[in-house]
Amino acid sequence: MPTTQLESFQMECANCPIRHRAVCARCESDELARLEEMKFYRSFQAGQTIAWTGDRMDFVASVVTGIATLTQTLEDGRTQMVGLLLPSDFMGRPGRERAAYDVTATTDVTMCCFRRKPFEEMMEKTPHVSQRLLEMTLDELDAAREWMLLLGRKTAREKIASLLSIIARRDASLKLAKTGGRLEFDLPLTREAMADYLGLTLETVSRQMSALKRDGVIELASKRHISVPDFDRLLDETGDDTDGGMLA
Amino acid sequence: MPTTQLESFQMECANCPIRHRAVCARCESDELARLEEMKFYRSFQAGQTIAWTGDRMDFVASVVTGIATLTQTLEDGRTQMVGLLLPSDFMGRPGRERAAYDVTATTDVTMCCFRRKPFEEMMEKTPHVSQRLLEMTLDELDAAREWMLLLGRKTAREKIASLLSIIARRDASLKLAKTGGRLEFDLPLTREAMADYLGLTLETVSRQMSALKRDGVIELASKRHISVPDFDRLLDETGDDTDGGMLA
DNA sequence: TTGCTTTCTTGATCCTGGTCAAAGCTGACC
DNA sequence: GGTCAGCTTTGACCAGGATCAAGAAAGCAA
Repeated sequence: MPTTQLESFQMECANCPIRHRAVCARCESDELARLEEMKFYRSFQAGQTIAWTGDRMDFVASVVTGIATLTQTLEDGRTQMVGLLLPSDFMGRPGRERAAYDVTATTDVTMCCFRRKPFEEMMEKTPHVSQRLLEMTLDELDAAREWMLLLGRKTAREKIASLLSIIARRDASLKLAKTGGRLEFDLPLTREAMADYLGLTLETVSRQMSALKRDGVIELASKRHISVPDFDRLLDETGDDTDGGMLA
Repeated sequence: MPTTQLESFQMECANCPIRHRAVCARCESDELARLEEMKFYRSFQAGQTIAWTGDRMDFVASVVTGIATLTQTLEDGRTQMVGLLLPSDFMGRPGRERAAYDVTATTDVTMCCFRRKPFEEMMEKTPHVSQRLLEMTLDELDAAREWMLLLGRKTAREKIASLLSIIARRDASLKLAKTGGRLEFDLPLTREAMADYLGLTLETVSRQMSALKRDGVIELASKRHISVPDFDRLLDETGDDTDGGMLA
């Protein structure tokens, strides 16, 4: 009964992109069943390392709940975050045996996993999965390139504003679509993690957060709860082209 | 006659990844023939803009000769290079109508092009092409993330050393595989383009080039011709983990 | 040759963000 | 309650790279 499978799949793994973006819409139900059999869940606690650079990776996965980060490290220990995995994001690389980055859970994380080998075999047989993964990877590449612009050319204040607007947008995309108007959300990152993401020190992050608060761009109910009185005002601080919506 | 087609294809488009990495090895010859019919060439002069952000893109392409760059721009004109297209690199995004970046030829460039729509249709039918594109995109994503580490955490001197070693490696990969020993190559970028890539100003690039020369890490026959007496010495200056070769 | 343009180098000065240091908060555990 | 650890803020000072400004070098046309 494909219907039953679909329902349980949806319930258990509502955010899994493999389900709703790659499989259900376009593939036949026996492929869905195959995926369903392969799937298993893993949980990680906040702070726990999911994989170290160079570790053998026997599975690919998609984040169901929680937030994980990808980081790279220089010889002397300087670190740079290179990716943020939010619910529905995909992790792992078909065709690659070892992790290319350190993967760390910054909150408690649940992932929907598939063993790599059978997943790769399934990709061979069901072209829509690799087409969907291509789309997702291209999106990630775009995001990485936008981040390069941020790292290379933005000021500390612009970097903070950009990060806040990105988190706000992703966090609130379900709650309200409109820009403008008040917006509230929790910061899922420590000041240090923000610094690693932005290529700054945690002191600079803290100072710029205080500055944005002093200037009335944001309000801080607690250290991790942000309230944005005017979202457009925040966007003005990012340095981005504001009329860039037409590029899509 | 598939053989004849293959030969002409190789001759005219030796560096095209669509040919030797995605098609020939795994697909049937009628698909090769279909690709062959679709293909056409375009040339651009040094300095010419291939596409502006937001332009309609009716083709995808792969670089045959020359070098092109992808750049992004902030509201006030600050620019950051986000990609370097060398021979065999792929340009364009199946499924996307408009360019996401400014694409500029920095030297004279020849590209092997395919009209987007038929190319997309072919992707639907020949899964190996999208699988190969997925692999290539994942490689690009890795490169972008390595670049994020550079932009976020490296010093000016380390950035220059990294760029030189990357260009040297790609340029010389055919000539000599070994590290260590003397290495010569031409810089295909102006100081300004280097600065845009590294998130620096051109003055800083110039100063650091002079410093590396003064310290004997590189020699400058002319402003664009680099000679590296000891490649390992240059690698030491990049700040990267030197024993990172096992990650594959 | 001369003049003109583009690219590159070098110097002087400034300022953003890093570094070092101290102290304030907050929550957990006893 | 007290204590401790982790996270955050703030201050003082410093330095790496940006900015502003001249000029040098190289390429090119007349």
